[in-house]
Amino acid sequence: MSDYKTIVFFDLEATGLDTTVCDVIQLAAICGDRAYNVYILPGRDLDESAKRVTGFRFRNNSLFLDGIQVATTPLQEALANFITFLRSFQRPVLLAAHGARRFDVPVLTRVLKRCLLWQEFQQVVSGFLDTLPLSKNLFNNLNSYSQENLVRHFLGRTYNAHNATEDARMLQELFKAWRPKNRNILRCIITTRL
DNA sequence: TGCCAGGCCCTCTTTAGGGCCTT
Repeated sequence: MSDYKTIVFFDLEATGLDTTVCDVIQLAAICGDRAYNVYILPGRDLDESAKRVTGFRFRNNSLFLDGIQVATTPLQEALANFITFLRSFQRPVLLAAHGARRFDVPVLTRVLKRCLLWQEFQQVVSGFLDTLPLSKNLFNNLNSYSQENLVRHFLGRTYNAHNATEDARMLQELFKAWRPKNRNILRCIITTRL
């Protein structure tokens, strides 16, 4: 089992795939039994593909998930609370997400800087871990490295993919099952000194 | 349904193209 310090698994749902313009609509994280989850009102409508994949809808200035309205938190407050959650681990944590380099890191970095919270965030996060290249480094013979397929392959189950809470929880389960060594983890870390 | 973006990786490559992966 990895003895890497504290790893918090997280996931974002957003209005689309363009990391330069999309808005975050859900931010979830988990470390052991401690979890964080928040819904955020977007400033733009979701792309059709994002609607189909996530089940979120933006109507009448409200956010709905699978047809049910969810309570939202202003972005600034959601991010500040996320930092407070991360700070509660007492030491800088490693933030892990699947495909972090391509999607989660650029989006999270952009909104944190826009809210003038990037420096505060850097004090509680030592770096990001991208579990996509980690999975490819650990297992070189799989047909697909999507998180949904990895969960099916290693955990033998299907789940509610593209809900940030479930994605973060399943990523933590995958990591436990993989038991990666520190040298494997270190190869897939992204610095926060951006 | 697929496109939408784009970095990464692979190969029938490198004077390039296509698929994966994230929402």
